[in-house]
Amino acid sequence: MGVTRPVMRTGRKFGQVLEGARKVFLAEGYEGANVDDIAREAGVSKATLYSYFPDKRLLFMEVARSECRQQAEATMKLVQPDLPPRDLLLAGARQIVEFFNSPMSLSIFRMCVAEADRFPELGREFYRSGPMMARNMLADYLRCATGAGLLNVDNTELAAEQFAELCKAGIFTQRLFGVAGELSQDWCETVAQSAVDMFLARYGLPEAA
Amino acid sequence: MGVTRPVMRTGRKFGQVLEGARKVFLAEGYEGANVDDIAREAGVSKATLYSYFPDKRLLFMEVARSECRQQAEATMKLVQPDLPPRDLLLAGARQIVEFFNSPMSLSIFRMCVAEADRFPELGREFYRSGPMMARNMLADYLRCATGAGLLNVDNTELAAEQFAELCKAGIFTQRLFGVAGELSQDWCETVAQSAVDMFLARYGLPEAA
DNA sequence: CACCATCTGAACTTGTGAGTTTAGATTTGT
DNA sequence: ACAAATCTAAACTCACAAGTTCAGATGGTG
Repeated sequence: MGVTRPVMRTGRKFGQVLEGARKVFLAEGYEGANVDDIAREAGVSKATLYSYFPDKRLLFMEVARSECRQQAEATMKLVQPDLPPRDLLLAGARQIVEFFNSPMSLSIFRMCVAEADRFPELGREFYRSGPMMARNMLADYLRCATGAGLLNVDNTELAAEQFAELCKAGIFTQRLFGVAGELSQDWCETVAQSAVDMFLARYGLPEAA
Repeated sequence: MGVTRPVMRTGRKFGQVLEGARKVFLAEGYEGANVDDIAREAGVSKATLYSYFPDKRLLFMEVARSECRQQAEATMKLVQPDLPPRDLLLAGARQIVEFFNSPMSLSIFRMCVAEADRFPELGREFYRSGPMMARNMLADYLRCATGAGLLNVDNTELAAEQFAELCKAGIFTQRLFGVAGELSQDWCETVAQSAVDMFLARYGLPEAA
């Protein structure tokens, strides 16, 4: 019972396999990636690859997982909880904007969407360790800031989601459908700034008072 | 020159094929759908199917196209340009929210994302006839309303995107990753209302004046 | 009725890619 | 140096799905 992770072997070439898989998956997508290519890219025999990961799906999930962990850790460092709300929100906005502008992040995102149908666990896990974690962190902050009289947010969960969505304006959809390549730093800054402006117009305190 | 659509045959069973394809694609995704299943579902022989559509990809694109057209037409009817901004925006918000809550719309959306990598034309076409068209309609309205002194929007394109994104808060991501099933009417209404509230807090006129 | 296009069904080709196997090479710990 | 664990290379199986082919059925039209 509770064999959540059946004791993953951890021989010498484990890292190589994961790294090769990351590259190929990111370049080709899940269906598009082929296992022979991954093995070649990893500089490893197919047999070795399969000795670590019983199948392609689990290999992919491990890649997604590790990518999420990395992203989450990077975000943690950006938090300076004693900044004034406007500055803190702006830092958060920049982080989110950058995420959806980065080809690699976007690629992972796309794949998880694509495979969420057939591998529900994948969808759930990605959501939990990605968007949901970010939302919770933000919602926590909003609650504190409201308690401290710095903001005026009633429904913190919803507000957190609204903020995250605002940061996608003019970026996310275009990137997702491959209509736009990577966007200029200027544009990203505009989007982040506008998101904060709108958010504070609604949930900020009347500054004139 | 300009053979944009190479004279698609239009025999008796054309509609059946399209309808069968729609069902199977929506249920199984692009890669997951198999052509034999589509033919069976359509009540048509494979040979007939291939006499209409030279390959699976084009068949899928036709399905996506027709689905977009339908959605666009439905939206047109919702527009009552002489309503006060708050009411008009609310109607728009409800439409958008409903879109991302509907399993079928979402499924098409997901597939276009998934295949945008390998079939760039598909991504572009979906974007243009879906999100972009909606954004342009909204941006046009915002420009008019600002001109008429009803709103105060500087960058209408960006504002339109922001509005659309706001309508996804608490819905889109959860649905996309299959974390939530169809959401309650109450919740949808809350989201739509909050989107309008925030949008007007930023771009509305000071109502107290 | 006879002609035409359209449709059928089922077998067929062809390509691809996941996962397995095996005999032997290489590495690591002792 | 010896043994156990790990890795390799390449060939192989197997399943599945896209697209083709063709002899014959069907059905509307003048």
